[in-house]
Amino acid sequence: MNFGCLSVHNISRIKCYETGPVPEFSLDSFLPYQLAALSSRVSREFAKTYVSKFGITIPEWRVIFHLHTSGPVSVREIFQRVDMDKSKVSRAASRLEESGLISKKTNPTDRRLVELELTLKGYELMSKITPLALDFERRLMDKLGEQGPAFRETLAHFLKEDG
Amino acid sequence: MNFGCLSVHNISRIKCYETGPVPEFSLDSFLPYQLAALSSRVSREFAKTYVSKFGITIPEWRVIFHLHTSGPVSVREIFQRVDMDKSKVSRAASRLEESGLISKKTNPTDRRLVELELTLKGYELMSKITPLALDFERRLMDKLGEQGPAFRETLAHFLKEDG
DNA sequence: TTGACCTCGTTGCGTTTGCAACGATATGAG
DNA sequence: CTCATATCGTTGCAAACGCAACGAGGTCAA
Repeated sequence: MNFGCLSVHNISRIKCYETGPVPEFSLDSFLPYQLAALSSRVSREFAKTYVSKFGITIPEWRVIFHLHTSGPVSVREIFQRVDMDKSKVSRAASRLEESGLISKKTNPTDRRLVELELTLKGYELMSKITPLALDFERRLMDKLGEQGPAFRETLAHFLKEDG
Repeated sequence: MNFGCLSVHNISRIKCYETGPVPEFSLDSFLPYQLAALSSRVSREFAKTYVSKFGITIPEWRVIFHLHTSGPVSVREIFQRVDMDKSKVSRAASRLEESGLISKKTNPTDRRLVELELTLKGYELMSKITPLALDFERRLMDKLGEQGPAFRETLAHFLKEDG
């Protein structure tokens, strides 16, 4: 189809230029690239608008969001699902505990596990942030337009498959 | 529709538990969350499988990929498109220059600009990585299934809109 | 019960990151 | 021209990060 500069056969810069500018096969069609750009943009935008004003970081937001939707869980459960390094989750949890937003206690049946749980203060914070988060998401969906639901569906399906 | 734990009306943990487990409104349906998880997973997977073995980092890969598809550009053009901090691009470029994969020269018409350009060595590296990248992407698309093209389309459209 | 082996969460450490500040260059008004 | 203002890329610095190693706890076979 469309080769141009990213063609497998492209060897030297001269050859690339000889084929002229590439109209459609640009950066924007390499999937990992697209995902990274969109994700970073969305996360940063969301953090800028809402999260910072509550004095929490992005990793901290992810942890309490997880706790809010799933109930009390272990550190492991979070970093596996969210794809954060476990030390990142651990440190975020420590900061959240210091702030009094979550509690940490050893799971009695398996004493290796640390059970994280939102405190009342944590829930109160979430009840302030949640409307903002939902509003942000809604505006994001609006931007996606009519393909939005399908897009989200594909995303969810993929994440479920991939484990 | 489906409220449960993420409901705007959710105030306390007790209330949350009273509604019971939430079957569908889980983490996996909050869009920024989904995007972050997928993007991080894809980037890391790609880096693990292919990039590391060529001795370059993810930011470096993004820079040379951009140069390969767009031709010589300034630092600014890269970090605006790819959503990396400009210092990140700057440092990646310095490392790439040290490795002899790109060249840096001052733009003569605007001496503030630094024009980055792949060297022959850089092009040779890209000609090795590109097939692997395309293969990785193809397998990713396969996983997405028949919604793949639509998904990619939505992504591209959104990125273009958002500037 | 012991010992080998596994998993969980934390921590130490070197590297990378993001932010702000900077020097150098460009632009435009007066 | 001069001065104020803006933009570009680099760099200093504190914070955050990822990785590996660790201690503590669990599992299971011998």
